[in-house]
Amino acid sequence: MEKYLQNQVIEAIAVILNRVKESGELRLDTIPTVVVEPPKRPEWGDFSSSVAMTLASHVRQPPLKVAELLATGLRVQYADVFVSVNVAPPGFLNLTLHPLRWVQVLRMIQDRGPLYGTSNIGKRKRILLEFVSANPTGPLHVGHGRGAALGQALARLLASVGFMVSREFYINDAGRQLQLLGRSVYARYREHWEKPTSFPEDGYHGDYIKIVAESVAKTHGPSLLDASLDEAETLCAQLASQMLLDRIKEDLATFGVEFDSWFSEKCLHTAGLIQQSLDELRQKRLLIEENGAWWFRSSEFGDEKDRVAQKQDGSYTYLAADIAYHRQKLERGFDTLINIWGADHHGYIPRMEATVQAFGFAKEALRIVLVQMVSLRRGGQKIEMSKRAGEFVTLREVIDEVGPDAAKFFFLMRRADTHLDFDLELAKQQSSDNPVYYVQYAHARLASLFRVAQERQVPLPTVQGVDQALLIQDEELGLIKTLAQYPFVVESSAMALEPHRVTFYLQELAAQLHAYYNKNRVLPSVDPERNAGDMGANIKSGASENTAALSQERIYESIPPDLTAARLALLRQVQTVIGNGLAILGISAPDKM
RNA sequence: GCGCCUGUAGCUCAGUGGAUAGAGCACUUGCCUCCGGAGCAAGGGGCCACAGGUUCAAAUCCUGUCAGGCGCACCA
Repeated sequence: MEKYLQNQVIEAIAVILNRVKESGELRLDTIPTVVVEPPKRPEWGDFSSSVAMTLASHVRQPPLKVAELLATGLRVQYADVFVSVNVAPPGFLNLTLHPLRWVQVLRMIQDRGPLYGTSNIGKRKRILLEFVSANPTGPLHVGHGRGAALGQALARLLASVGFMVSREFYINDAGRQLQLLGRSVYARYREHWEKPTSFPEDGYHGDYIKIVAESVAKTHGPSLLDASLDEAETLCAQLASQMLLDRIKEDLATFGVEFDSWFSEKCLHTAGLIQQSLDELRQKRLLIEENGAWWFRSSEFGDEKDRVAQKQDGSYTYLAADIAYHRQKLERGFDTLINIWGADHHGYIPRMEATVQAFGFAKEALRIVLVQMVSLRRGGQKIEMSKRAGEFVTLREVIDEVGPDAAKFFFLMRRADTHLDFDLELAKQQSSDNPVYYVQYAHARLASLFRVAQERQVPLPTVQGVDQALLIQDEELGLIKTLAQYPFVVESSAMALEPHRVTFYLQELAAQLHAYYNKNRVLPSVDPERNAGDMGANIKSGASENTAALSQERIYESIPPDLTAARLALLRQVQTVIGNGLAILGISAPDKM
């Protein structure tokens, strides 16, 4: 595969570094990793490197001198690559490529299409990405939505840089919460049959519990009233959790979030995996008895204190199940486990890191992404939610109101570890205020351009088939440079587990596209007289003040066929990249809106 | 009390140790006889919470202080 321009530049610098090392001009033990990036200001060149400054102290020479040494080498050996190699204080190496080099980028996008931006830096290592994992005790709320959007984007990101990603939903279908669900539903069930009942103090209060209870009443009639309390509640818990899980699956499907596996906590118990895991820890003396309870010695691995895994009464804590679950995940052969958790679970991290290490894996085998809370707003007004009273805005309601695309985009607009203000009013708006439409519109606008081109029988050329000189004028070059950055955005975004970088990139690219498109006509005018292109050629309305005749009526730019061809070829690649980026976020790239 | 996250423009937020800190919204002023105006151009707005330190170089790393959020169970 052809190398990215940026990497070609890095290699060139490395070659020169190697040469000055061999020649003894710089006393280097090893060649350092060369960092090259586009500078903040375009006038500084296409790429900048700070390598001379990081090197300066090692070789005991002033940075400017080191930079100058490298610059000289680059000028001589890579005269065909760079138009200019400059040194700027305090020691920056500023490089400008020969403009024609940039055409490579367009060719690569054209060749790779939807694969542009993918790579194999993940080396097919296996990742288990666990996210959402909501208790089947109620519908998904907005917070789960953020986790879901983040998870699916992360899965695509990691897959696109060459990891083998498996997406898993851990179902908490055992334990106290489920018991509470059963009791809550059974209480409502009794109310349905007008039997005396007291609603559990810490039970689930949401209206959906009544709906579930009604449904149980319908399918089972009054038969549960005769059963023992324990039996009835267990059955209610089972029926309710199944119904609620189905509902969760439905909501996720509507949201466009898929999983490869659904892992049931219950099966950890029934398969004896918890017992097994604890036995193994006991053997390693990492599980010890004290005051009748069994303690996991997580403090051995940096947790602030040890934690109970098996209670005095012999029952397991939630931690025990999680220990077994994580051991089981590691034993399935994954190289890395990634968990997406709500930020309120952060205190739990040291425990799980200890677990991973207790079973002989590196601490780094587990990466946890914390997701901060979402506050919903409606036109600036905060929507209060109370879990206690069962009043919270569900993910379903949000999707129904703003649509899955806008919801995903908004969830992915912010870094995961900052609070998110989600304005429903804004997300719903179909205007430039709404960043989702802004990006999607860029894609649709280009699709429309190509539709019209086809209607008018303007041929759609390949990058190779157009006059390259027309592709590399300032404005075009600006777009191309942004397109060239895309693979690096994907890569850094994936490695940092931060999909929001892609979101920002897309807004930037869309803005650049809109600006370009607004300024530059692509297709020739339909009116042949307008396109005659005599003296009025290339003069636009704004520049016509000095000519009385021209100020009266707008003069249209005439577009020669080769310019149309070049611009079409360029814009096709822009459309591809916008499409690829949206695909990673799991957002549709419409041809019409 | 201890721990984690966050303090950047009026608001919501970007900003992989690098050069003169950015975007959107809001506000002001302009731009459609043509490829989608769901668009574009221009303008004002900053002690990067504060104080020290590390470094050739700090919004970014370290320490402390202050402010906000969230956790600190033999709950899940």
